[in-house]
Amino acid sequence: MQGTEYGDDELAQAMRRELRERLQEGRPLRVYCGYDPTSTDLHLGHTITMRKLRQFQDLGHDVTFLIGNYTALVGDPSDKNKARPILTEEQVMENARTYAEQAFRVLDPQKTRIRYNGEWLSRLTLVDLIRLGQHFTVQQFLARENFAKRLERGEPIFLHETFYALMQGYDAVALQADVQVGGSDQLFNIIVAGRKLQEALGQRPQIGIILGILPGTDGVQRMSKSMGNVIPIHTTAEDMYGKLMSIPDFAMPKYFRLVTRWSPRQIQEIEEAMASGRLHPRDAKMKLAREVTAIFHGEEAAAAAEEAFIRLFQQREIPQELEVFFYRPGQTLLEVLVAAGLVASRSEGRRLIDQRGVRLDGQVLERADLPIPHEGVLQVGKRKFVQLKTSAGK
RNA sequence: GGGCGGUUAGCCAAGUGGCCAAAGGCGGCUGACUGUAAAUCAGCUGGCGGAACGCCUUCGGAGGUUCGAAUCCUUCACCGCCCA
Repeated sequence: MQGTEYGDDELAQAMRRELRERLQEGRPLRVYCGYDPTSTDLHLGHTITMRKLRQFQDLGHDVTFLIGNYTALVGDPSDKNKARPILTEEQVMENARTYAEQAFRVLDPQKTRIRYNGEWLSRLTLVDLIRLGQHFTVQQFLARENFAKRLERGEPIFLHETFYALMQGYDAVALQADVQVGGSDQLFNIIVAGRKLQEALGQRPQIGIILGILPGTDGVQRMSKSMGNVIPIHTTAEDMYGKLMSIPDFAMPKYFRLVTRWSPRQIQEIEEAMASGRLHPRDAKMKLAREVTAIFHGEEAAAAAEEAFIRLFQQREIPQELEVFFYRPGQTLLEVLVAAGLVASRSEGRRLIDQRGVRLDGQVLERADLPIPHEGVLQVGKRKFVQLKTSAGK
């Protein structure tokens, strides 16, 4: 149960007890977690629940990766204090396409069922929806923190947002779930909506496995694309390693628990070593970055990413492999910056040059309007490098 | 349905006829410092022109008044509050 977060002990104990009881039945449990395809890329935050599913899978349980193509149409109000923009069905399906593929970096493809909740949600009639709604009061919704806050601030709460919990609850019914895995923002949807509906419809209520929320690269806000603080799964080993190294030190404990394969004991050792000064926080973070990168790219690529990182940031050297950009002799610095995609606009390029952020072979270039003096390595800011070659000899 | 208030740059938010490309904050970027960060300090943060400076586009949409509009008027759209 590492990384779980129930917010109140009694619930945690009740869930633990129920899970134990059900495991004693000796059959594979039906376990699922839903993912709303609201964007195209999965990130590390998504993988927390996936790894939990994987554990169930490895223990022989029956795991369903549920793609919330219908719930995505509504948008989960849980993780927002704002209403979500409504996606079209086309957008949703487009996003869904890449989800499963990315998920299989964590899950065992052989043992995973993939379902779409549109399979059953699209068949509900208005009458069905009314009956589902009869099990809940408006007060229950208004008591939720995120709605309560919006109410207080005078921000809109749209009626359809309340459907979300009903829809997700009905997923549990449709799947006859024994266990649902989710982040702590899903507490209401899983424990209140899901269990209540299952009981109302004659099923045994599911057990909720509620996991902690991973902060993004800023260390504070939950990782989400709209916050711009994500570490995507679908990226290079170097990028992943670098992004992991950029998290603030104080966020490390959460990362240890939520996204590594380490045991509680290993984590404890690392934290004690850090606290006593035997382990430098930087080195702890490097272990973390290496571990997480290895999960997605393998040990070898992770080691290479680490080397590249050391070269680039600790020794301030240029990376070994560079993209090559061919320039015409006489092309000005500014033109090359724009053409090579190193800056978004000419104005931005000028600013960077004025701020002494552009170097050629380590020499600061101060004039935007002069031609590139010679071939070499062009560095823009701290991280962007391009090998410049003249196209004359090409 | 009625009354009132609102819609400003990536986000929040000031601005109620010219000094507004638009205060301030957040975020982002650059530099310094470092342990990759974080924190701190300095600068930058619509676009285009070599540049002090100039030009072009922007303040929900459209139209109008005015020498001049984010600011005034008309209208449309959307949101909130109160009343029904």
